[in-house]
Amino acid sequence: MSPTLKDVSRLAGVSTATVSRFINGSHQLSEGTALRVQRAIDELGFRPNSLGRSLKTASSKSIGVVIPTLSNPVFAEAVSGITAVASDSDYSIMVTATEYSQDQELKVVNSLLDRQVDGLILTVTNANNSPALDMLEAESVPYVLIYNQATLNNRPVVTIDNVVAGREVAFRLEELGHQHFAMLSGNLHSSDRAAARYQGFVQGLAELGFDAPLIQEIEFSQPNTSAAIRELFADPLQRPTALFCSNDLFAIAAIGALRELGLKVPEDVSVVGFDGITVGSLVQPKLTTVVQPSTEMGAVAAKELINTICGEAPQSPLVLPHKVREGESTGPAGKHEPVALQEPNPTKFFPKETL
Amino acid sequence: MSPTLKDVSRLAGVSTATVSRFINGSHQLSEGTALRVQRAIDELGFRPNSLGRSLKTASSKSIGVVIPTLSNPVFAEAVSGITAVASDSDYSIMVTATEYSQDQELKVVNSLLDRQVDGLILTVTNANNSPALDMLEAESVPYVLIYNQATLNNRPVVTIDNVVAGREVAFRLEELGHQHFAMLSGNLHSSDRAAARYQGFVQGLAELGFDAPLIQEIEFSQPNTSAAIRELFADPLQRPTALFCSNDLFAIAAIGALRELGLKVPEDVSVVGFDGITVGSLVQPKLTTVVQPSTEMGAVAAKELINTICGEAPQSPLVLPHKVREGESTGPAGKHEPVALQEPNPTKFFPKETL
DNA sequence: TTGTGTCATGTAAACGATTACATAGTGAAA
DNA sequence: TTTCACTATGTAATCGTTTACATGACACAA
Repeated sequence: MSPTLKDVSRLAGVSTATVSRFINGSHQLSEGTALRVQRAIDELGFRPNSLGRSLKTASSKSIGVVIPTLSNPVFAEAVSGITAVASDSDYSIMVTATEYSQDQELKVVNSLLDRQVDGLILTVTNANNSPALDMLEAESVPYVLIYNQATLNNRPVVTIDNVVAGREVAFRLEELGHQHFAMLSGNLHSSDRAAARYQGFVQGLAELGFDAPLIQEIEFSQPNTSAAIRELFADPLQRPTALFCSNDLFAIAAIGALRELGLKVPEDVSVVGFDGITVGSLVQPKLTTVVQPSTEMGAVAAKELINTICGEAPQSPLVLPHKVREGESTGPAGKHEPVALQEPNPTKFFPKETL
Repeated sequence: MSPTLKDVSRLAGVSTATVSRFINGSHQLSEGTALRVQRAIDELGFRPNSLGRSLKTASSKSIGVVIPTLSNPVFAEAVSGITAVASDSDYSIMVTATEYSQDQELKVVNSLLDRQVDGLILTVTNANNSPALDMLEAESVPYVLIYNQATLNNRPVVTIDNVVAGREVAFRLEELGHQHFAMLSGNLHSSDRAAARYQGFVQGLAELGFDAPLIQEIEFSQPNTSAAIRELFADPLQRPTALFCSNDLFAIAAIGALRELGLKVPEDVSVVGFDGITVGSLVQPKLTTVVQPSTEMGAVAAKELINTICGEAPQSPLVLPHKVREGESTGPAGKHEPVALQEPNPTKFFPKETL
């Protein structure tokens, strides 16, 4: 067994209280005692048991993180931001992924509460209707949402404005001369973000005088991107020239699927992603996308949460700025002449450099 | 304050022992008592405090995970595998990233031990020389390595054979007719995996009668891929036609950098990655790569660790199978006629007319 | 001298659970 | 009836800390 406070106190010839004071940096210790305690600690290799401490102080110094998945780097990035801030304040984090399932949300939140986390940072399916959040409210456990669309009921959240971003995408694509739009989105009811982005896109298009775009929803977990793309681009007379994807992973997959159909990006179809994950700017063509400040979002949320845990009033909702990063996957609308699908393209174009 | 066992026992009119027995599913309870206890629990919304339990049982039911970074999806995947197995056995995980720093390794391991994790799963810089591992051995805390190259001193590890894999890449490229090889690798002393892959590559090439390849090492955290690639492909007479990258992220970036130099993949240069991350098969061209069973690796490691925690003897080292996934980033060696490199940044060069 | 304030330290009661041991009640075997 | 085995439950110690309160020593002022 590892040595305890008691062992140390015995060896140093003092009481446990004195050792505890030493560990916690009380300056009410005589030099001699401090020295003896330090020696005893070193000799035994004593390491304070944080369970005992947490039990007594009723603070575990740990925070739970609940995200849809670690497979999407956008969430991994946020976790990095959280970790950085948390470990500065000596908090540990417990990460769990829900794979976009509401049942899982409730389960993991329960499990984290059992574990006595001091607070949670989470991205839920739908911030306006979430049993998990209701439970947190009921038990008045501090929490902060990230990524979720800022909600009506004023829940603490650090996010961007997905609706505005979606709208901007519409305007940007229209500027490039596009007139036929489509959206490839994760299940709208599995993600309030996706829904908000779609809503903004529709709204923007409406303002510009266009009908709602074609939309295909795919599963987050097992997305059948090829099928969805084939569906969207099936009708040669109504073929979109601009495709907005609800996240970068989908966008990258979509570009591949379009290529398989013999459609070139951006010559035949412009593609816009969402998130701004790192690989997006590594792939060819470089992805045009709406960049979220993921690391910052995580960091800010962690600060917010820790403040709340410490009893300060939360500042949120906090809306961070996003920006559109121009890549090579978008370009001016072509003449939109129907191209037969599946046909190999003999001529090779290089993507136009954006200025 | 949330209700405790005592509150429940009081409300149910029984002793705390009885409530505890009920919670832990002892079958020595009369039906009537069980019912009353259940009602009391429901009425109070009682949630057992796992700190108290852990303190008493000396088992926190949590495991620490230490990986270089969450930014590389390969590690995120492993974490998913770990999570799945862990939560099945009711373990929570605490994830920390070291950003490839040995100092950080020691720090986070210390912090996790303070937190009384029952064991750890980690990927360290160098499994043969790791203060963090030494500390774990010294305190005889159960742990399992993943990704790390199986070590001489027989540490518990679940991994693939990086040397063999590197060798296979050499053979595969030679089969395609390549004769000039290069390697783009993360800092060899920051990653025993990278070192092993390089070693295998060199070994394979030697067996085939080739000299050691050109190599450029880059930082994991702030990799300057473009510069490294420019360096490797600078000499028109010695220009490689085959490039092996120590991970997929580097490979994807390398393909972009090559393109900026006016070199086409796979026509001018074949590129092979390592890891088998999902995006690798989404990008264009699809990446040829050595696929590690990351999720499985995490899962197996978690099982191993939990077994060890439960007192069973570990099975490791365990070497899982890898496989080479043929993509579109490799092809037969071209005629290898020197192509003038394109200046990546056109604004730096004055047009010929002005010279 | 006595009183008072400060300082360094000790004593012991928590925190919320688990569990060895004790006990009382029951029914059946002797 | 006594005894025994069992079952259902209670009592109380314990896990490793923290911390309110108590204590004793000392210095200094009155």
